[in-house]
Amino acid sequence: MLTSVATTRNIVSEMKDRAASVIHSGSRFATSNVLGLMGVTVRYERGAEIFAEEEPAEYIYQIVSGTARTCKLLSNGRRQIGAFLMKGDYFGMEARDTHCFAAEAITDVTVHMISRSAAFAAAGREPEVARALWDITARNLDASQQHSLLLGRKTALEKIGSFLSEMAERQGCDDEIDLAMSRQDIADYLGLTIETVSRTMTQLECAGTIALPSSRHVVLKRHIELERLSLC
Amino acid sequence: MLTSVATTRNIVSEMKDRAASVIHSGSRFATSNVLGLMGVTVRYERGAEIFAEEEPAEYIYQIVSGTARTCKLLSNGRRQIGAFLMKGDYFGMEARDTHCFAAEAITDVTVHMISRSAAFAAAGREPEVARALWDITARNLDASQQHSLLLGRKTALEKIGSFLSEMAERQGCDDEIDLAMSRQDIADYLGLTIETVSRTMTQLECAGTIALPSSRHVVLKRHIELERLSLC
DNA sequence: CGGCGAGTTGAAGGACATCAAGGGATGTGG
DNA sequence: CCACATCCCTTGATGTCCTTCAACTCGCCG
Repeated sequence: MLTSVATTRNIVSEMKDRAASVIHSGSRFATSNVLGLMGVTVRYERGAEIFAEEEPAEYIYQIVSGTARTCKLLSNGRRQIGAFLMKGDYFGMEARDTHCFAAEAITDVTVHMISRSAAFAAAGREPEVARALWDITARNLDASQQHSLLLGRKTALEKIGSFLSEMAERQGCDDEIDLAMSRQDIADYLGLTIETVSRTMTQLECAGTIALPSSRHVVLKRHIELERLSLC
Repeated sequence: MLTSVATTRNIVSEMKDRAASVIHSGSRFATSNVLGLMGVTVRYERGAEIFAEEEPAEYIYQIVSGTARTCKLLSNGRRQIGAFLMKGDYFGMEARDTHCFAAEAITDVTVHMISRSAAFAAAGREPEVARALWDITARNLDASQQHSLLLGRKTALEKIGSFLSEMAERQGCDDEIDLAMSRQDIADYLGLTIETVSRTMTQLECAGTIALPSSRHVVLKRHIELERLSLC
């Protein structure tokens, strides 16, 4: 496939400027896993910027391993994290030609990069691919709207409750979760300050709803209590 | 087109339960305006529910005229409006089989209804339709993420400034806007209370940034000042 | 040990919410 | 035409949740 070769060369040359390295270059479409095997696999170090706000949107990404975040900045340093990206999550699909948020690696991250043009070309040929692209975007939209409800109308306690429930569900874990992100990341995700996040976590611990053996490790002791807080 | 006939019959029977009436039933795809002429045209009265949260998502909608809102509810009556829908806007495209928010007519509203299955079938046949579907969804995603930034990290003054700028832009109007929505709608869109919306508007009027000849009619006197408030 | 970044905790302040009352437009009936 | 009701909006007084500012703790690493 011609575009794939050219694409790979572009990525490799770009990688010099970044804390990233090409791991594997696929050359075949897999219609079963639809977008899974297109493009190349790339690794970013913890803290690295995967792409910047306003950067041309040339690729679509899927997380293979690790955790990343999408974020937007406002003047005087205010930041809003739009989503935490974990294994299997797609991101970087923009309606316009430039990214309208930045993506950064929270931990070391491995991603599949698929060139936008190749993805659209494939979508034009194979309805399944087109449907998959749409489906991914629609799911991201769902998540974003759900998040708007949290940001606009939930209290700090409900926000933390919702966040912990979400993380538990996404880690497929019954009652223990490891947080890859800092308190600042959580605060910027929930529209709170780092101090309020900390205080609210402590409050939940005192109430016996959770335990905090360490700041990044949370034990959910009363899962039902969290569900009640999440409302929805 | 078989599905169109069946679809129309379904819609007509459903309309009995609602404050809506079928106006026109299209029977041909228009690949130029892509989704524009598929499906039927329906009218909803001011205040009518176009679809409810959790209702099966059978149709995709486009506003022909009037203004609508999408909203989600939380316990104790808290409400978040996800978007105001105006001429040309598409809504109701869900990743799942049920709507994850409700849609309601703010003014009398005319919409195109396109059956989901017909839209997807068309997308399978015509890449342009698939691309248009994706594009619409991606734009909605962009808007939703932009809105998250507002909800999570802007002050009341910035929220109102952003809101007025957005409305001015969407009405394609230089310096005067008519608000179809109530203060309560604005409050639920911006994550504020009705009182704060009112006070902030007054504050902007006192500062000479806007004029309020009536509560629903706003004159933007210093457009630049609003842009400054919107930040971004 | 000492320094640093991340997280926690306390005290004080502020932005927005809540509670309460009043104004202004529109409609209805006498 | 006015009385009256209703709805939407505005304004004021008070309250509170979250932020801000500041100090301290903990774990980690040279």
